[in-house]
Amino acid sequence: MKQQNYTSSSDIEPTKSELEILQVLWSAGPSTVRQVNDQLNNLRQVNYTSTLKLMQIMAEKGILKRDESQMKHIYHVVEEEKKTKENLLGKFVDNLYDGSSSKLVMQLLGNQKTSKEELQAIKDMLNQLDQ
Amino acid sequence: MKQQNYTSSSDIEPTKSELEILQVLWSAGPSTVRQVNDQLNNLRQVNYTSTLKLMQIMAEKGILKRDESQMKHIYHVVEEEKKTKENLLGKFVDNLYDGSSSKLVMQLLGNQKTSKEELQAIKDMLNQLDQ
DNA sequence: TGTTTCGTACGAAAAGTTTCCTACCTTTAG
DNA sequence: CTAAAGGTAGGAAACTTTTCGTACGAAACA
Repeated sequence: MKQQNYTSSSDIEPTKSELEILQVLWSAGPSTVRQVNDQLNNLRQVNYTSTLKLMQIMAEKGILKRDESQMKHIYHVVEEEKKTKENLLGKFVDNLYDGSSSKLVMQLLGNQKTSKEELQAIKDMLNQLDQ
Repeated sequence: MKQQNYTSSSDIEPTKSELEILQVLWSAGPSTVRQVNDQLNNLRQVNYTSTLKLMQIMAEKGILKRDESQMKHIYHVVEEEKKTKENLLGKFVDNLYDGSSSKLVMQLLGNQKTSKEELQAIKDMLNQLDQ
């Protein structure tokens, strides 16, 4: 088995399914397997025990922790959302854009999918930073 | 087998190893398996036939095409680099930032890893867009 | 109380990805 | 001409990830 027992969040590379679960937990907060599974089933059909297994594995890896004091265990994410996303974003930039944020932003902006509102929001942010 | 035969590049989700190969080909242009494998071996040890197999699979999937007129087949990437990266970036934004580019940029800028030079480059870009 | 429902645990099957062994053909060097 | 080097093809092994069947205990309820 892998059993990484991550010491640093920067080592965490959630798989696709793990990311799905993280997203549910980020949005809903600490939850039972049942709750997470219900959310997942809004998107696609997943068997309860599949979700259970995954969450157990994630707990083993140290991505999640759980409160076992009740029969219905409550799982929560160990690293904060921001930090994990920063790590993922960092890797993404390193991987695809040679570590250059501006290259990434350039592509983002050159993309018609970025709306005027998004653009304005970004400009406002930059002005904020100037002060 | 999967054998997806992607009709649209937006369906392409290269695996980690596949992405490595794409990156070599993007940077070096059309290449033989030997050339790609040599590049990969600058980073990590990979057996020649492993690279061959992967590139064959990628050709089957339609990610690569190859010129078989010579004994040493020449492989090239079907979709252009920009398009593929746009797709990957788009999915990344959708996935992690709820489709909001500005959320992503905010995180990028709030990150100490983004240098002054990067920031300036981004500002220049935005000014460009205004004109 | 008995039975149905809901929970966890565990292991194995299934699916996806990566690696490499083996076979065999072509080209190159001696 | 022969041997060595280098190429492709294909399949199986190894590994990772995902899914689910089964067992079994606790809680809810009729």
